[in-house]
Amino acid sequence: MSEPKTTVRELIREKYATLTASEKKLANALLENYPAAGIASITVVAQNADVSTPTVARMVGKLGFKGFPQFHQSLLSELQAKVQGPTQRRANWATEAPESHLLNRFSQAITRNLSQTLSNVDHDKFDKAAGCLADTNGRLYIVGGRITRALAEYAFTHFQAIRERVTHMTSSSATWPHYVLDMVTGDTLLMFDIRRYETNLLRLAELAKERGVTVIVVTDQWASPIASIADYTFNCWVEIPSAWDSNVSTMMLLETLIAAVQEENWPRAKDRYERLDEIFEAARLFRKP
Amino acid sequence: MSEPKTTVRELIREKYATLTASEKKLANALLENYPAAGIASITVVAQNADVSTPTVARMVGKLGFKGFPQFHQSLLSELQAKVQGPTQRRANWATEAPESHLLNRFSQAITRNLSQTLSNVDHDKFDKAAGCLADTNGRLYIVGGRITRALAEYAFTHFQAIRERVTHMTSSSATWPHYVLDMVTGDTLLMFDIRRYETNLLRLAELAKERGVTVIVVTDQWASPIASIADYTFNCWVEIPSAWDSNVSTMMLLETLIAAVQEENWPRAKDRYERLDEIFEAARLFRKP
DNA sequence: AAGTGTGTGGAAAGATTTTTACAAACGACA
DNA sequence: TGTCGTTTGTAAAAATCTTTCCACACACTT
Repeated sequence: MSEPKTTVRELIREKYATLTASEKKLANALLENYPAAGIASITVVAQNADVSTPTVARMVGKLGFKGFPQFHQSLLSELQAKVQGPTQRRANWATEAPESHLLNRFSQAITRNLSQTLSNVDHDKFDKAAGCLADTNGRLYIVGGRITRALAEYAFTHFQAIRERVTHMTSSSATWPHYVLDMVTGDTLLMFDIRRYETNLLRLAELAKERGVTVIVVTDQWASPIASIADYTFNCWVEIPSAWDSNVSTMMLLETLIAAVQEENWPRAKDRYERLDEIFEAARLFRKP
Repeated sequence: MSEPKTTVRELIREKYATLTASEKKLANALLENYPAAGIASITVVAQNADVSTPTVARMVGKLGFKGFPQFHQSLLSELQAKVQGPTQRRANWATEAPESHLLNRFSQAITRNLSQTLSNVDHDKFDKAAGCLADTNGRLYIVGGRITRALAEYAFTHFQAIRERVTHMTSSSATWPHYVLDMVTGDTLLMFDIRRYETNLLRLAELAKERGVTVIVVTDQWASPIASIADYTFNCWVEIPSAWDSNVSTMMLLETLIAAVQEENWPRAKDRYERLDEIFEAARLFRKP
């Protein structure tokens, strides 16, 4: 161990695997609201986590404490140390790692990116774009670039779960003409294009536009050339202290779009989800030895 | 809260004049080491101030508390409030959209997830895991589940750009045995397993472990069963107001891991990046009209 | 389908903390 | 110097919190 004194949090994480079901429930409640959830009497702690008093006592024992009071005391001194030490800064946000640790540098950059991205989303356009993505009268085509292919795939997996008529255009541009051939007015094309922008994608957007397809592009803060011809553009802040770009904010925007679409036609989406689950379940049982 | 705003400290100052001699002694001891001196059982507090227990009880009563426990509680909440002070700084985060708009509900949930995830990363384990991922003496295998396949792919794309000997195990488990066959001690297996956990992945982890492979698993806050046999586990908070789980925090953790690996062997990674760029550039020119 | 083992919570026993009761100590004033 | 009011601490009672014990429930095995 690098540090002589481990925090209760670390202790919980360390022993987490050895905990039983309701002990895990308690552990989660504790971590979720740390350390507040732990600094009360054992009865209250138990009640808040919705487990029994003995469960708390047992887990505390497993964690290596002599009894609940000792655990309680430990939590208290942690809390106090936090207040007194200069560690007060961002204690809750960041890890206990040193300020200069990569984790902290990253969390800072990513917070910034998310914040910038969010405050640059026009919620009116967002709603309209979600409407297009939800419209099953037309087909929904999804495509990404070299790096963003993973995002496109993620989008495809989810959209496929909540609506019909979704197509993932593989990143091999050789196959694109086949898809373009069938595009008609009323269809929607969701594109991901982060720098370095790909010429292929621009061509594809042009072709789609010629056929009356609604083009939605998710790009970075500098905007892909596609933005100038797209119907809806979303800019995501992607800079991080690294040689490449972050896609956390892109992911967030994508997930929010998916959620919006899901909400738009809920009963249908729900029905699909349930049937999908059934099928997966069936496949699983099928395989069981 | 019966005491709406005032801190215990202010309360003591306010009533100081009305206190008796030994009560003043206690008050001084309290202020001298605030709030630590107050956060203990009444007996301990009394001993530290060198007064009797009833004196403490009486003073606490004069201060307006119903009993010592209430006083105790009050000090505790003060302490806690101090620790989680700057958590409310989400104000400048959201868009101008109405509070109830999906965008805001989402940004809230995601902030929470990121914060929880970060504060639960053990930076020591993080560094060690990054070390394994960077070690090119062994092969690096990457695999994901149904939903997390996209993340695995994203990981693959990036790791491939910064180091040699990376394999993406396709999500079709039929092909896995071929990969397992070649696994040896010193190899690393990076797995993504978010609920619903997949039995296949657990089996794969077991097989890999038997062959001495280091297993790193990125899972959710409830921990995949793989966590109990994995060498390194990272928990990502994934709950959002939706029928499915968010992978924004997972993405963040992944990107941070990638960055750590990149930093670990920079000159080599840089070289690979440059050569990769050259090749992509060449391919682009090739196609240019 | 019965048996074994583990996990869980109810409730009583045990320990600790808090409150109360009371008497000794101190100082003020006649 | 004696009496009174106030303050203070000791010790017992009361309240509360913690631990232990045990029976039940559930899962997994034979």
